[in-house]
Order: sequence, then structure tokens, then C-alpha cells
Amino acid sequence: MAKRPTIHDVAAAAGVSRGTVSRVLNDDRYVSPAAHAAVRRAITETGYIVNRNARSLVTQRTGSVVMVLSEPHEKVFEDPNYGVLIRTAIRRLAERDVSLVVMLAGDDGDRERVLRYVRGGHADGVFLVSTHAGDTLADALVKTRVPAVAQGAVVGRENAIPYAAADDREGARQMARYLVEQGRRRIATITGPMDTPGGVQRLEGFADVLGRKASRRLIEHGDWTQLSGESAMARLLERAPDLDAVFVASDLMAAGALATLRAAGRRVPDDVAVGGFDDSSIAVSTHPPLTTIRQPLAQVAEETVRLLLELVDGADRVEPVILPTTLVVRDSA
Amino acid sequence: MAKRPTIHDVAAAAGVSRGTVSRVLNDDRYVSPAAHAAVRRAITETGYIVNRNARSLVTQRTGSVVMVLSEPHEKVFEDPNYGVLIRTAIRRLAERDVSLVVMLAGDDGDRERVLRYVRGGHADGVFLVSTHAGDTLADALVKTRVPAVAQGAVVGRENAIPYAAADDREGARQMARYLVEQGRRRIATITGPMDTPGGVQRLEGFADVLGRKASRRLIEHGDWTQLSGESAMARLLERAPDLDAVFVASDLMAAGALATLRAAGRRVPDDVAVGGFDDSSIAVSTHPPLTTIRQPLAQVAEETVRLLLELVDGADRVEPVILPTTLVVRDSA
DNA sequence: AGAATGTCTGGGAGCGTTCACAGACTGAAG
DNA sequence: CTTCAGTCTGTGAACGCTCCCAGACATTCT
Repeated sequence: MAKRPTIHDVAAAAGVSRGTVSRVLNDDRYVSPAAHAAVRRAITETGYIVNRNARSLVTQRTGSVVMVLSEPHEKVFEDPNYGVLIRTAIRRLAERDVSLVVMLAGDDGDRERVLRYVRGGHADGVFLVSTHAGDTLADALVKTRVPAVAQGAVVGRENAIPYAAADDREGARQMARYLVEQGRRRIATITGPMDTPGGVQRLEGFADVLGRKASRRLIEHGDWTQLSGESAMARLLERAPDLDAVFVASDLMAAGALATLRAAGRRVPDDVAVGGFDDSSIAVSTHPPLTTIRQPLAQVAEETVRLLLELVDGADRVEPVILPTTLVVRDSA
Repeated sequence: MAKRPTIHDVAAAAGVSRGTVSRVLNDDRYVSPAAHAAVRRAITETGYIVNRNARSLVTQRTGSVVMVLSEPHEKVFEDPNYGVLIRTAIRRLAERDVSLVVMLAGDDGDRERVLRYVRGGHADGVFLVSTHAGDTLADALVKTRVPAVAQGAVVGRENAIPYAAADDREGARQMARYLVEQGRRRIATITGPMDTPGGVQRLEGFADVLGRKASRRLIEHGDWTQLSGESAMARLLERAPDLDAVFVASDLMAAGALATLRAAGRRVPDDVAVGGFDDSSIAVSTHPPLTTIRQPLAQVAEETVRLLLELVDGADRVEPVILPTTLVVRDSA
């Protein structure tokens, strides 16, 4: 690779000093129009590109943030929600010329690496995804005082780590109400893990509507994977063969539940109505297509990024953002 | 954030000079056991973490590579293959303590940004994903002489950009042979875009087996999206209502084809056999589950990363890697 | 006129590393 | 005892940038 032009070369080409070039680069005031034009021309002529390392060295800013995916490796990206999140975050960050480093935090070694990376000052901020309650990394990051936000609250750290999320509880209520209105009498639910906000709050919303009808017999827990949806549904069928509806806390798990129901010879929605949550791409590719709760995940990602950038820009604290959900009726319920 | 310890602090704590600490850090020879121990201790005591910016400034190496996703924004991550790729790459790179920056290259602005980023020396290498023939970015990167590899050949640049890929052509042959053996007579195909290797070679393999039976009437093109699978299937049904099998070049598109067939009242596999390609997570969540060709995508990603790291480490050139595929029989054919 | 204020520019210092070099010390070979 | 090769260590000079300060100059106010 040929030697790249430095700020010196630009300064020489423009007939000004480094200082002036730097001022132009950083959009400072106090640069005469003539100098400004000369520098701009010199920049394009020389093909100059600022060296972020050198800049970071003095500014202590890197122009990049890291997205941390806190799931066991094989689960990461199983749910299409991950794709939406990452794609949206990259786009929003790109607008500000901030780049996104993606790291996995599925085991202790990973978490150690992430921490070293962040403590090393290699990222201006951290975007936590699918962080479970009791995550040691989240605590360590808070202690490091690095700007950090999460997609969805971190259970137990709601006040320490700002977040954007869908209104999980109200969303679950919407689905529960709908199932009741449809005349379903024995409504079960498959929740997410109880150390995630989606797990907890979607169950709460469900219970809000069902009241004491939400008996433990009709509640099963999954771990967001399709397979867990399958097995939770199987347990449910065994324990409550007379159920006529099930609210599954994610579309992916709902796809699993659907498979189990089919294998058991139950027709959907005739025998059993199935309600999902997310309105992810899966919802339209199952058979039958899922009636589900749409959460505006792209918008959640955008808001999360916005919060993070505000923190990076020096805001002392930012308020969590909760976005509304909507019921999407298809064929499964 | 409290001031982070520098190499000076470590040197002082260990009672040696910067140079010695640097030698320990970089695993150099010529450090006495005593000095080595003292430095190691000082490092843990002070909680020292090397500043990569300062290091990069002098070494001209960044310890990070960038993965470039060359699809329109809304298509990126629609296919679960992306997840497998990115997750595997991150893991493999992490073993070498290399971090992964993910960038989108869906439009010209994006490509410009990627190019600036790479030319700016912010990444040691580039991992291209889903790059189409005629991609200007790929050419520009080759010209920049930055280490670059691709997942799947870049059509037209097979020799300029090393890659790892599944044996698309042979995989397609396997499926075509299987459908023939099953007694199917009028076998159609839905290909990927003809400017991608998967699009071209899976059609070639199909044609290898079907010979002149692979008439243009029985060939339709999709763009890898589920929706394109739906519409391609619809066009096929209109043009060749008597078809009794269809080989779809990706599971995601096959899911779309399945939906169209169902809507048209064709039973799968009774009336029409459907063969997919990828054996992605979708294959088991469709109804019926897809008979498909497994491509070892995680392994492809691993090999691609390996090639990239070799180039980054200074290898002049590396040989492309082609990995075998296998037929996976489920219910759709 | 002189002072005060504001605009613009150049250049030294420093960010935290690695690298090359010079020099000190050791032990073995002549 | 000298020479030489090998081992080990410290230090100055980069790497490419931003920040800060001093100073030049122009304009306005008293």
C-alpha cells in the first residue's frame, strides 16, 4: 500500500499549517473562506483521509460502539429479531459516521474479552442486546461508567441502564383480551425466560387480563428458541389437554408450538388458537400465518441508538423509551 | 472515567523501562525471566490494558476486520444464513482477538463509506458477503490492495478475490437427481439472481442433470427473498401448470414457493415436490419440512475467515475452498 | 489616538505505543 | 586475557492527529 497522505501533506498542498487543516476538518470556527477553500481542494487533490487512530489517541473518542449479544452462541441470530436490530443500528449509526463492532457474550471468556475491549477505550459506548438478569457483564460495564444502553430493560438494572423497548405488558394484554373476545375459555401461555423483560412482562400482561384463570397449570416457560416452544407446547398439552388457546411470547416459539399442535392432531385455529408476539418475519411464513402482537423493533433499535449517542455526547442521563404495540390478526387465532 | 494506566505506569511499577514492557506485551524474545515476571505482575496490579489506537498508529495494524453486507437494507438478514455467517465469523476472529465491524453496502453512499473506512486503514481486511457481479466496491477494494475475501465467489472476480463456498453445482445436481429418481417428470426450478454464484451454479447443476428437459419454460428467477419465491412460483404455475416438482435455490425462497402452492391448492409433496437449498433453520419450520441440500455454512464462514487471516498475516495468495454438500430428505419431496 | 475585542493563523506539546539503536553484561572460544 | 556472539535493557524518535497558546491583524468603542 502506498504511503497515505497525512495532514501535513494537505497543509503543504494548501499552503497553510496543520492547525488550519485540523480546524477545517473539525468544523471549527475561525477559518477564513480562502483558507477553507484551499484546504478543501487540497483534501480532494491528495485523497486525504483522516487517521482515526491518531485522532482517537488525542480525543479519547473512537467513533465506534460495540453491540453485545448476550446469548449462548448457537441461539444468537436464531430469532430474526436480531437481524432487524443489528441492521437498523448499523444504519442509524452510519448516519453519524459511527461504526458498529459486534461481539458475542455467550460465555465468561467472551464477557472478559468484551470488558477488556471496552475498558481499553476501544468503543465510545455499548449497546446491550438480550441481556439477562444477573449478567455480570452489565454490572461491570456500569461500574466502568462507559455509556451503555440496552434493547429492552435489563431486569434488576432498569435504572442503571437506559433502554428502549416495546410495551410488552400492554402488548400481552392486547392479545389476551383478543383471545377472550374470540370466546376462548381455557387460554394457556408459553412465556420467555423469566430473567428477561419480555419473559416477565408479557406474562404479567397476560395475567392482568386472565386474572385467576391464569393458573400455573396453564403457564409454561420457554427460552425464546423454536425448540423450546415445541417442548413447552407438548408439556402444556399433556397437563391441560382441554386448552383451546395459547399465547406464545414470541413468534419463533409460536412456530415451534404450531409444529407440536400439528403433530398432536390439533387444528389451528379451530381446536386451538395460537397468538404470537413480535410480528417478525416468521409470522407470515408459518402455516397458518400467525395472529400476533407487532412490536416496532426497528423503531426500538433506532431509539436505543439515539439514547446511546446522547450519552456518548455527554448527556448525564436519558429517559427510557417505551413504544406501543399493535394487534395483528392473521389466521392462527 | 479515571485515567487509565499507560505503559509508563506499568514500567514504573515493574521497575523496568517502557521497552521491556512492550517486549513482554508483544511476546518478544530477549526478556529475562525476572523482568518478565515483574512486568506481568505490574500489569495485573495496575489493571493495564494496551491502547490499540496508539499501537495501530505505529504498527499500521488495527486488529479488526470489516464484514460488508452487499444487499439492499431491507433484504439483509432476511435470510437466516446471514446470522450463521456473522456469528461464526465473530467467534473465529475472537480466538485471534480480532474484532468484527459490520457494515452495510446497500447503496452508493454506503459503499463510499465502506471504502473510506478501509482506505483510512481502519481495518486489516475485508470479508465480503453476498457480493453481486459488477459490484463497484469489490473492484475498488481490490485496487486498494487491502486483504479481501468473499463468502461465495464474486462472479467475474473469481481470481481476484479468494473465497470459500459450498459446492453449489454439485449440490444442485444431487437435488435434481433425487427428484428424477423419485419419478418426477416435469421439474421446474426457481434460481437465485444470476449475478450471484449461487444463482448461476445451482442452475447449472440443475441443467447438468435435466439436460434439455430444463427448458426455459421451467426456469424462473428469484432474488433470494421469500416474496420472490412466492411470485416466481406463481409465474411457474401459470406457465407450466403441469409441473410436478420444483427445485428452489434457497430454503427461504422455497418457503415462499410453498405458500403459493398451498394457496393454489397443490399438495406438497403429493402434487408437487419441493426441494430447497441451504438446510437453514427455515427448512424445519415450514410445513411440510423441506427436503433440501445442506451446505456447511458455518464451515464456509470458518474457512473464509481463515483465508482472510492468512492474507492479513502476509500470505501473497490463498486458494479458494469448496466444501461438499449433502442431500437431506424430509417431507417436501 | 489608544484600548479593547474579535478573527484568523502557525507551531509546540502531547496522546500511548512500537521500533531501531546503542550499550551493558554474560559466557564461551581463541 | 581478549574477542566475540548472544542476551538483555533503556532511550530517542517516530506514528498522525488535536489542543492550546501566542501573536498578527482588523474592527469597533471610548
